[in-house]
Amino acid sequence: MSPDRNRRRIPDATVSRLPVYLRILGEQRDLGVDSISSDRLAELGGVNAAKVRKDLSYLGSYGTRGVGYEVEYLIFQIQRELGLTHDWPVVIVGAGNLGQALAGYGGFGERGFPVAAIVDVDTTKVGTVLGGVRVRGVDELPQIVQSKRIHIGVVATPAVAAQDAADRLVVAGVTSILNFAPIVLTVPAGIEVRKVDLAVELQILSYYEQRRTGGAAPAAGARSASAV
Amino acid sequence: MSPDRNRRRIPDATVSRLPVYLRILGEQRDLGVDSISSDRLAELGGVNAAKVRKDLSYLGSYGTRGVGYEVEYLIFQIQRELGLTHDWPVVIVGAGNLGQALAGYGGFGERGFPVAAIVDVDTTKVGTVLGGVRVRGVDELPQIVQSKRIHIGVVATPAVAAQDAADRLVVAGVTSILNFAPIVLTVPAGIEVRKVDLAVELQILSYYEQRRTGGAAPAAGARSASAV
DNA sequence: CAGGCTTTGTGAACGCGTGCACGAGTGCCT
DNA sequence: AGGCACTCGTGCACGCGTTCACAAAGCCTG
Repeated sequence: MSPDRNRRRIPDATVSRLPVYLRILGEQRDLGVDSISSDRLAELGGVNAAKVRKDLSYLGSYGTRGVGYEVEYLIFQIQRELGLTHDWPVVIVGAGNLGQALAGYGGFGERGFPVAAIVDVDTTKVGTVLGGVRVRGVDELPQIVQSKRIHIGVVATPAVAAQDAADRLVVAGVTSILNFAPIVLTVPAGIEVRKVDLAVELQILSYYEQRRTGGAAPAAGARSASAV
Repeated sequence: MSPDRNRRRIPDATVSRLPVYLRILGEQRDLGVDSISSDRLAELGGVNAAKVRKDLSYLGSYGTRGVGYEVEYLIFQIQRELGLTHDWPVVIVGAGNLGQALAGYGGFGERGFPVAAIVDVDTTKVGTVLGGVRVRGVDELPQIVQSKRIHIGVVATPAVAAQDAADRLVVAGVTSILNFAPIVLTVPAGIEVRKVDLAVELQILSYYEQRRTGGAAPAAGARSASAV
């Protein structure tokens, strides 16, 4: 199923950093900066300068030796590579707490991912308006996806409903899914899934925290010395 | 003093998978399963069986050859390793859209991370109640963190306020931060930070989506064919 | 216009994580 | 009791990503 990797393949690790560079570049542009070095970009992005240069080199040689990178031009190149030269409307499945927050969160639209629709199985929620978008029934999903040419779906349902939501998205024609439900989704080959699990992040922090304190309970007291 | 509480160091990649195993094991226990093989666990977790065994081997030899792992016991061991044998109360900074959703999202408390408090700089929000927790002023942060022995803070503010929020958390005594704001936080050494950037996840999906379709626009028109 | 300064782009070494393959231990069945 | 089927634990090789180090390339100054 892997037709020859189109043109230059960009390593996954790099792909996940490009959005970070992009944001920083946008901020710098807004501050009036029109040229930036890999050193500075690395500093702002919290990474290594060599990594920045290598990452950017996958896009092509867009820097100028002795000077740095032209901010405006680099922004364009990263956007082009990430496919952000146009908007990607998304559909959110699940109008619960999280779905509402995502719909109301302006960050999506600002960054090129306008919330084109929200659907929910709960008919009592249908018709209500969240973040300027009316909630529609889950049955309308295929029609919504088709008519608005949506490629990306967001699963914001409870865990038990997530697989069903994903199945419906796939059937409707969505090919990329961002999953907030704490389960592993099963999807056909060719469908890209990314997962954001809030509790997992906290559990990872817990591990390092627990390691630091030697496993003593925080609330239960019993910590001997100072916490630092 | 034993600052070097090192014992076995567990690779970061493994640490980030342990919560996934933990969740699956919990589900299986609830289904009445009391023994599970690495193969089955791998299948449910969407990973390789060898990886499961290697991951679990960092905790110790808790499996039984020819049989598998005892679910209940393994749950206990993972919880112990992750420091989940007790609750970790968290404080959320920012009572905006995202902060509200996080407070209302039951998943935190269920998984051992009860929202002990929410604070906001906006005094008009102080006093309102979100998810059963009253919003308090950001000035009260040090007192809240101390009295409730909070180690973990969640930054759910807009980007411009995030660094300030993080600074306040650190001053108040928090040592781990989960950051939802789309910026790179600068914190003193020894403070653990994890970042969740929703837009970045979508941008990564955009990349793979764009590659798949060859860069064709979904809603808007066609791009010029001059790639490279 | 030459020489020095700066910064990119990249070859190469290194380290970590992954996946294979297999020995070792365990339980079951005959 | 002995053999067989099963599954864990892990040594090892491989590949990807990170980092270093330096040559190439552009700018600036005198």
